[in-house]
Amino acid sequence: MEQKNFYITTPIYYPNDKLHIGHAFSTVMADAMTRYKRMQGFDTYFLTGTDEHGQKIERAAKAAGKTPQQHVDDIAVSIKHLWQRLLISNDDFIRTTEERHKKIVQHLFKKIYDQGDIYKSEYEGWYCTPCETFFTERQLAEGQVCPDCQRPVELIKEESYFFKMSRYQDRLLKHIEDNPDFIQPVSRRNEMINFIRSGLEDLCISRTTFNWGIPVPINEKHVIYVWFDALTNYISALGWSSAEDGLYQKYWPADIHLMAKDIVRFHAVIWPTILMAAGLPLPKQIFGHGWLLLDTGKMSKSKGNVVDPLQLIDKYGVNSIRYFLLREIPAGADGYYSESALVQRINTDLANDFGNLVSRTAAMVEKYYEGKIPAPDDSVGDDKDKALDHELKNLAKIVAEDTTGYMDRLDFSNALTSIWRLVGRSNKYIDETMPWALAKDAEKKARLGTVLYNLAETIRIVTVMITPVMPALPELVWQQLGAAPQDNITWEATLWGGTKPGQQVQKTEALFPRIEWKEAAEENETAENKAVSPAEAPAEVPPIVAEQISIDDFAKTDLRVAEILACEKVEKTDKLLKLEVKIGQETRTIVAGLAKFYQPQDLIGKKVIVVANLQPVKLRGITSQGMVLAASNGEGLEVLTVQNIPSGSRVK
RNA sequence: CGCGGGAUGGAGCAGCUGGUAGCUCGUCGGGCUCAUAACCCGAAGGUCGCAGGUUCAAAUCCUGCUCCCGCAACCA
Repeated sequence: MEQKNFYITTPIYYPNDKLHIGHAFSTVMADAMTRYKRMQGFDTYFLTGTDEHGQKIERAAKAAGKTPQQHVDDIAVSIKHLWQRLLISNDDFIRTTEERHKKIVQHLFKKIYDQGDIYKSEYEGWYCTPCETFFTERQLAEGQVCPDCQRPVELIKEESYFFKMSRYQDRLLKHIEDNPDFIQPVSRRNEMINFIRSGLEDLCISRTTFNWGIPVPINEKHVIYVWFDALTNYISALGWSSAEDGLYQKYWPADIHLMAKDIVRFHAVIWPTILMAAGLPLPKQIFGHGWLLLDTGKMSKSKGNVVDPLQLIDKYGVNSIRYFLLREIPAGADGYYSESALVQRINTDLANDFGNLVSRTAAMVEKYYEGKIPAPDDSVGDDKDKALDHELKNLAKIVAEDTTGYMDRLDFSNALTSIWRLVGRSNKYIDETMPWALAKDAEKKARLGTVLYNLAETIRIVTVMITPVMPALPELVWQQLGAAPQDNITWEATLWGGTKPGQQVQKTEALFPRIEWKEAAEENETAENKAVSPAEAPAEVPPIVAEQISIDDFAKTDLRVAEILACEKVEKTDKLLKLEVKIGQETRTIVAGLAKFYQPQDLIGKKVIVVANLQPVKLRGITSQGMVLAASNGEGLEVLTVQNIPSGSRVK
């Protein structure tokens, strides 16, 4: 039989911030999928890694007093460690600072350049001089300032290389339309079609303002910028275009690029067009899963609500964490994390339903059969007994089929729900057959044996099916059931009849002990969250820029007190307010992004500080002649005001 | 009128090719004793966002409205 291959990837993670449970989710999902495919006999290849270039890394390293390479080396170690703790079975871990990757990125660049899809032009962007960084308009922080250092930015031009992405717009659209499974789930697919229809622009793929990147092969002044570098990992790890391209030949195109929904766009637009330009086959599927949201909102460092996966593993165990992640997040949608939800899941599903099922079954085998699993005898028992047995076996079969279907679609949540139908049925089966009653009647001994065998067998099947999700579980269950440890459990083992009579059962401690967790603990948790609330989280305050400026530099900024005469919302925008302000005798119009924080009437009559000599800019067709100063921390925003000083006064 | 998704018992969700509203958790009552105060059974609890319309019949189709959430736009 022909060997079937399966290649799956996670995004490569940016090692600037600590990874949180959201990243863990992506990786665990890919791991479970890989393990499942492996059990089905696929020859699998599972890739993850880190994206280690860029300005932020360069700067973070500097702040830590290390070279960028030392910095990313250290972080890569910690990420690999996290994946080990999560039992991630990746085949390779690609780092974009590795020589093997750099060479291939350069080769790809050159290839596309030679072929005419890369050209040199000028990139226009917002530049923060102290940070030496370009930003797109969208990246800027509230109030037109640098998102990193909160200083004003200026619009300048830089020489850059561009990739002719626009040229592939129609081809890409056609590919997406012809291949319904290319982008999954459908909601993401529709979003992408929509986005592409609105028109693709060429993509800026080089920078001259920093050095921590892969040099452009034809121009050493430039380094290759973000996505072109990062996305290439999916083929560089396979050795594409190198002397050793065996993996590439075998596994490309990838079966699934798995990622969270926020970066689907880059994978569904940039990556395929790059591949088209290079004349390479496109991946078979881009799958954008939902986010793991916190009760308090989206996970973010500035909210101080990031959940550390390592702590959770220490506290609850890796099996439980993996189970929770894959059970709680529905197929395409977002899921919610809270410690109480986690504990509830562990207690009800794992401890009460499954753990307890194993426990009570093992106890009965020990008690009634000296620990040896009895041989079944289906000829014994009345019609009712036979109907019960048939229902149980039949459900085991149906559940295995359903589960297979769900797993194939990466729908772990429904796969696990389906498996738990069998767990539930088994618990009910015990009540219906009442083994303890059978045990009191010597004539019913054979029937008792059949019942216990059936229970051991459903436990075995359930265990096989949850192996991809909880890889460390089988060992523990086999130990209790007295089955020999197995390295290579196959999916075929979900068929009825694998348990061997005579196996020596050993009831040990509970597989999943119940966790005591009271409401009081919940209060503690919130208190803990409060302890790292934004105001007090020192890590969140951007570093003060080292470069000093002279008093003359500062004097260039003409800050004035301005009285707000009128204020209204700019239509069809979420954030813009149009202000009429009086600076001394002069009246001006200023457009400010304050609508999320202030109602128009709240501002009228206030005296605020404005930058009076800023170049005017058109926003939504309205010319804005200045900028209102405001303090913000990513969470809230407050406009600076004065009480008694008249409008027009200078501020310095 | 930028595009799309959603609004269903206390919570989270399914149902949406129209025909007595279902699942998980929680609550209450009962059963059982093999088991991790676990398991099994039963009950309470919903005018299916609002208003119209089509139909013998609408959570399910159509129209309008309100409110949420993504994407896009916007942030001087």
